[in-house]
Amino acid sequence: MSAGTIKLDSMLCFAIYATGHAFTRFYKPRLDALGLTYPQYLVLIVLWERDDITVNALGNRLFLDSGTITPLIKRLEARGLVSRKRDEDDERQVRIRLTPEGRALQDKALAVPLTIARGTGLTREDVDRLRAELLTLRDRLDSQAEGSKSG
Amino acid sequence: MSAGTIKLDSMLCFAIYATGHAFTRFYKPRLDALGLTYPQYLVLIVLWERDDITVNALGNRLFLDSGTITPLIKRLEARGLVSRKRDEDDERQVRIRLTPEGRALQDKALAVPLTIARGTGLTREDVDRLRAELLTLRDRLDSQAEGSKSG
DNA sequence: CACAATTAAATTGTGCACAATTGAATGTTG
DNA sequence: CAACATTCAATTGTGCACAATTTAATTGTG
Repeated sequence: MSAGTIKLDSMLCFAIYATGHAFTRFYKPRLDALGLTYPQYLVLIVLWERDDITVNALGNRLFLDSGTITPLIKRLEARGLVSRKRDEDDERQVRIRLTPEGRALQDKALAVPLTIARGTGLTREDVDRLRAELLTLRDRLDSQAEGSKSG
Repeated sequence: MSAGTIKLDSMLCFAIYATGHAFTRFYKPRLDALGLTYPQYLVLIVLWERDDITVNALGNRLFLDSGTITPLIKRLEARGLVSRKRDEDDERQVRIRLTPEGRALQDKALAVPLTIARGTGLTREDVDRLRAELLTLRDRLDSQAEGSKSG
């Protein structure tokens, strides 16, 4: 096994790391056409599913913190795709809402997942199985990371 | 299927993206003990496998370009783990070599993959199968990205 | 050999990603 | 209700990741 050396080619984490980058590169020309980065695209998908949510809710859905979300949202705001407003009942929170332009962009985005799905060369079943395995792994890693902050 | 809306929970790319981040977070306390980031750890693994290689060779192995590799290597150099030297036969190339300190760090790093493997909760067989599927996917995405630069 | 094309690394600029801190608003407890 | 604790978003600082450009060295061609 890994007695003596650490082998890059046997590491699952590197396969995930490299495939993630390959996905981002594959998305790039499609998202460039919408003027979006991949993380910006993810944020809009969340808002298309449920509009008017807080920075925190957005972060929980995407596993990102305010240090990542806040500047990203400001860029989407500068593009006129979303608006930010303090919650009137709890002024610590900032609610993010789609503008008409942000909502309209959904139509142009609908073609993207079809292109991506074709690009993977996988069947719907393979995608679903692979995705389920990865999410199980993600949850297991995250739950253990919580517990061993000082280990 | 995805007629009407794009569903985050059905997206394979997001599962990969989020699992990659979970992996990085899970690695963090282990790599902090070695004073390394995850990409720095990957670079050292490549050098432990084969010392004295060019920036280009390192980038090809890790699917990264000089814009990422160069500053990363300079940080490893500042820590005294690697050295950089122009190739005498081809002065365009820079060869990266481990210092004795860089080589010595391998011993301390050997425990890391064991901890990670345990953390995934997967069998060796599951890891191998999952890894193989992801690498196939990565290659398919990368080969198509090449061909559709202008599409 | 001169000169255009190519290659390699470094540089510049933008955008994540996250730890740590800050500051304001809200909750909690005595 | 006053002091303390918690929560939320924003900010600061470091380190990738990559497109585009720059600089220098090498290769290819006439």
